Amino acid sequence: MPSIKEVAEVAGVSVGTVSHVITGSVPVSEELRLKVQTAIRGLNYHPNHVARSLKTSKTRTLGIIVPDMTISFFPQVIRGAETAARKRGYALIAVNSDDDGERQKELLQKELLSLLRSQRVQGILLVIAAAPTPIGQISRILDAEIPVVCLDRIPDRVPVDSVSVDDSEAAAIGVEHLISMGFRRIALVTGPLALKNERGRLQGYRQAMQRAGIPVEQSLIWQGNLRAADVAALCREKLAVASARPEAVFSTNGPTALGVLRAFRDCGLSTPRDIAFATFDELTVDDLFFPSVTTVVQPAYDIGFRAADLLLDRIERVEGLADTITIRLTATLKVRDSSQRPERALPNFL
Amino acid sequence: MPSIKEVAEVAGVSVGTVSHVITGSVPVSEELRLKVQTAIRGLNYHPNHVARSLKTSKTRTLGIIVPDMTISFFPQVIRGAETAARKRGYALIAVNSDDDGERQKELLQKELLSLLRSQRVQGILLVIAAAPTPIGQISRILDAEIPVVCLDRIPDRVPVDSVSVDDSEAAAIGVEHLISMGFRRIALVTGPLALKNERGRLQGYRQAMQRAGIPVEQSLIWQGNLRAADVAALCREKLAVASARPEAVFSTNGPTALGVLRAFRDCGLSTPRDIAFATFDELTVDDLFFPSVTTVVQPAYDIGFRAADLLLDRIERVEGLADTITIRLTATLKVRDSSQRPERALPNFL
DNA sequence: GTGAAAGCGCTAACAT
DNA sequence: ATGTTAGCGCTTTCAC
Repeated sequence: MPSIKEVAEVAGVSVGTVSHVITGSVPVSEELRLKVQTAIRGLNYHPNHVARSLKTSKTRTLGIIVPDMTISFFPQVIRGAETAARKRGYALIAVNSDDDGERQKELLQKELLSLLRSQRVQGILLVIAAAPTPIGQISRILDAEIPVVCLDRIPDRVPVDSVSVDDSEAAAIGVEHLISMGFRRIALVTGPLALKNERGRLQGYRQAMQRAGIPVEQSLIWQGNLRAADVAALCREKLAVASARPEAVFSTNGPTALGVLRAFRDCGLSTPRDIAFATFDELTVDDLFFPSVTTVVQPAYDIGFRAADLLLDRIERVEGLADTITIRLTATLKVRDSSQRPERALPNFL
Repeated sequence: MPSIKEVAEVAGVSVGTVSHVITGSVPVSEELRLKVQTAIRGLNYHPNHVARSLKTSKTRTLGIIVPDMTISFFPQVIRGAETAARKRGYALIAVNSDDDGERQKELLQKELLSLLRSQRVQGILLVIAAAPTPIGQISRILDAEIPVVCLDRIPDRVPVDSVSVDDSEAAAIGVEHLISMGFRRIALVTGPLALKNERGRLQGYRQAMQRAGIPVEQSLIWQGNLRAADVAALCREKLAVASARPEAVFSTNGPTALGVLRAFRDCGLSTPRDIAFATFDELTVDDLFFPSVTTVVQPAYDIGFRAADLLLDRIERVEGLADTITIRLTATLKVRDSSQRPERALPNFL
């Protein structure tokens, strides 16, 4: 690959001049600029970004760490971030933090951070792993003085920029929809309430119920975890007594939703004929359900876009930014079949 | 961020020695190595990959260009490629070639190539865009003497390494399944036969039918395109006459499948009660169908993994490789509801 | 086994 | 407006 030197030779100018026309930082006469541009095209010259980065100590590259980009939410986030980054002349390196079978999760996290550090990314978009010490991870990066924006999962007591959906509002949207469909005995199935997100969603449920004047029954709040099998077992138990059965169920995340649906099936319950259902978070391709499931969808692309934009503001030291910026976006309701009134249940396929 | 020089100072050795312990290319005494390692940890030093790349002109970075990573097939491919790359110490930059609304497709392609060239990626995994001149793109890269492996979509008359599914076999698997379910009048809905892949799948259909001794009726081969709406219109027309209606339909790609399913609905046909259905390629999250759709699934992760591995073989000049390597992987059948016998159609939901 | 030094390709400060 | 040059952080030859 040709270097700037060769371009200079071919154009009959100095390397400085070539650099000047490339960066545009210093004016160059029409005549020489033309010569240089011709030489560039003739040689099929592409500026060596590596050398430039070394010189300027600016790689114009961002990193994004997601648990698993085969989970449909994340590619959208990445795409949003990539678009925002490219708009401002930055590239994006995406890496998966979930174990691919070999490494310890903790170890892998460190490796990835180290990788991105070595690559000299100028900022990191981070979806913290559901690992033991997320706080440790983050403060380690913050220590390195490389800007970080957290998305989706927000660490509990670390002051860090973040972009995510408004959990409380999102859950409320879902529950309010169920209420508007005429259901009153609505059960909530949550993941571990140790997670901030989950607590937020629980709060949204409470608010929606209270706003509708429906008393919140503690017996209808079922705390599960993120493993579908466990949740299914929990729900089977709760659903066993027909008389105590809720009219509708709202679940606060994808894996939990799968557990609930499995329990419905195991109990011989059909949706929405026997029980209505809605959930926070889109389900994955691998689980094609019918009736289609009413879902509170996160604005994944926007989350990525806004996060990258904020990160770049930090990197480029945009003036007048608050110390810690927290962006909360609004989720959208996708009404599908599972939350319909029983009498409106589709009688046929497709 | 500390540099190798600071490490050397702290450790009381020369930068050369530090470099030697880092790369391991030159033996260093136990004593000094320990000192160096201590200094590295103490300073939280991370080797500057940018500088190393400049010196060695090896970035240990691969690029992958996919049309749109929010299409579920591609994240899996990328993940496979990332895993293979990381196993051999390489990083991966993924970029989307589909227009995000602003740029011309052709232009964007060039930009991306230019971007990756500037980043000095050592090899490119390429899913060619369904653009006018894929051949132009590729030969331009090949000219630059940077190794390329094509995946998924293989250009027609360019000698280039490639990894993809065996289209003919994949289609045959799907059609044979329908035959094994007892259907004989099986229609085929294809995308544009200008595409090599589509022609391969047509061939697979023919073979499967012939092997089963079923005469291929030209009137049951419906050539559509990649837009669901068009395909739906085509199929509505074909399905209008009940007497001429096939017992089953196989479609050769995702968008086409959506068109077919839409036509079924429009014609009041239920699957599998009125007509059986199977397709090549998994459908996306956004289209939650019931009955669930029998699908011939591509080994997406493996395609990515194998492609990256092959690319790295090229980059590292592994001996004894053929001039052009063509890897064809086998697809898998996922039998779901849409291809069942009518009498076995599920009578209830979920 | 260890260190000194050249140089990868570029930018930017400086000299002209 | 143009050219010259130091130096970004590292690897690697080559002395020692």
